[in-house]
Amino acid sequence: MSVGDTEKSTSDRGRLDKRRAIVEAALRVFARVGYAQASLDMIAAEAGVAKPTIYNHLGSKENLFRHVMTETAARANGKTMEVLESFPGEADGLRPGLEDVAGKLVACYTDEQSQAVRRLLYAEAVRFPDLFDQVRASGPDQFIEALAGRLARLANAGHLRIEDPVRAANQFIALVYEELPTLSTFGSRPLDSRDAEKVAVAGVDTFLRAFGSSSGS
Amino acid sequence: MSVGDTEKSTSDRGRLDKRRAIVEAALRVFARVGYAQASLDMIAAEAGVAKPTIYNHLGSKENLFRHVMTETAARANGKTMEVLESFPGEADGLRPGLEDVAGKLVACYTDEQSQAVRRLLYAEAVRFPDLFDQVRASGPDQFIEALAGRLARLANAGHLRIEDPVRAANQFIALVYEELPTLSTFGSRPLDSRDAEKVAVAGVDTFLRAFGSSSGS
DNA sequence: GTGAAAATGAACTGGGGAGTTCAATTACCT
DNA sequence: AGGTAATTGAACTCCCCAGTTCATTTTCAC
Repeated sequence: MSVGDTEKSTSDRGRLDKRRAIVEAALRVFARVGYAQASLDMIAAEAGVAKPTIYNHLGSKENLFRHVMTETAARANGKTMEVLESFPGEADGLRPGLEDVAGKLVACYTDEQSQAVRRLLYAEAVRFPDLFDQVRASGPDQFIEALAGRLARLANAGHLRIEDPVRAANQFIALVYEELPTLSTFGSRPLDSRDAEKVAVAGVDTFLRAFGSSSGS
Repeated sequence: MSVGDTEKSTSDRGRLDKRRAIVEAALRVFARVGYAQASLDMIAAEAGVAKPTIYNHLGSKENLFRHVMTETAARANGKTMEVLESFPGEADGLRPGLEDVAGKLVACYTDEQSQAVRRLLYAEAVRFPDLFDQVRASGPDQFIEALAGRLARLANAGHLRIEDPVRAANQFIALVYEELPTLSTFGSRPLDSRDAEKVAVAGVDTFLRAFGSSSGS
């Protein structure tokens, strides 16, 4: 009725990309309060959208959650895979190359949206076990395979001493991520980026102590 | 009214250890369906107890959850700390000693109750951040310190080459647990114990490749 | 046995959220 | 400008659950 009451009363009505706004807002709300505590009214308010619009676009709360998780995970996974393009292929600058990759991987891992998705997936693994599997198969599993391939290439060229590339890949990420989850209370607490960097460098150091040939140290 | 209707209608009424039954049942129910989905009626039924009895003993759902988490975590943590008593102190049999410890740690980590608590803590880290901190401070943090002490002793005696014992301890458990969380879908799926054993042995192998002195390999 | 303490079940309250409906409004297309 | 489809807000229904109450029954101590 009145003029200056609300901030967006009669402005952005049309269809536009309400859908994207809904999905983004839903991720923020889910990340903030969790799946069960999130109400569709919250999400609607956060998206600047009416509640029925959500149902028009995405049907149900469960469906909305699935869309949010798979979409965001796919985006985060794409960024992680891109990191491998700068993976060192030669012994020349192997250590700094690995440190660079490790740093970028930590950055991907600690990305706000990435952490939010991971935390939500773990939190709701009981309610949505299939979703957990789906995201992992299209994300981490593929990434480990790709990383194992890169490591195997280095090993074949004599720059690393590796028998089982998949295991080495798993150990690489285990060392690089190390205690990141606990450091950040599993993503619910901000993380000092310098701490993360130190952890990554130390992880690469240990990895090279274990798998490096003479030229790499 | 009738005689054979229910199975425990007029049997175990007295006080006994209803409280323990409640806590144990609550852990099972929470682990099965999560905090939000768990209703006090479910827990009461699982414990073979009336709903008001739960309130008599533990007050509220939140309070019950906190008790269940801290008690179970303390028990699991105690078992984990016990493992360190068999930690090798001499270079003699260092590798098998570490493999033994690693195997026992994996067993503790993959213990059903331990996994359930961890999963619930992660899942509810948003709702109960203080609980997360409390359990971690009284558990993993202490354990890492103790493990670092053991490693430092071995390093001092010249059996390992370690500069930063706390970091080495973190990396040891990172290597030993490796991808256990994802292997078991974060505890919501049973885990093949032979797989776990292989991961532990491989972790020790990599650890010794990185930190072992000549005598230990 | 007897009486106090604890447990029971069943019913009730209050709150909150998912999902739906609908008439009125608004934006986009031609 | 006119028509169609999407959006909106608000109210509404239905269901579930936390927490409480109370009269009744059971257990244990003495």
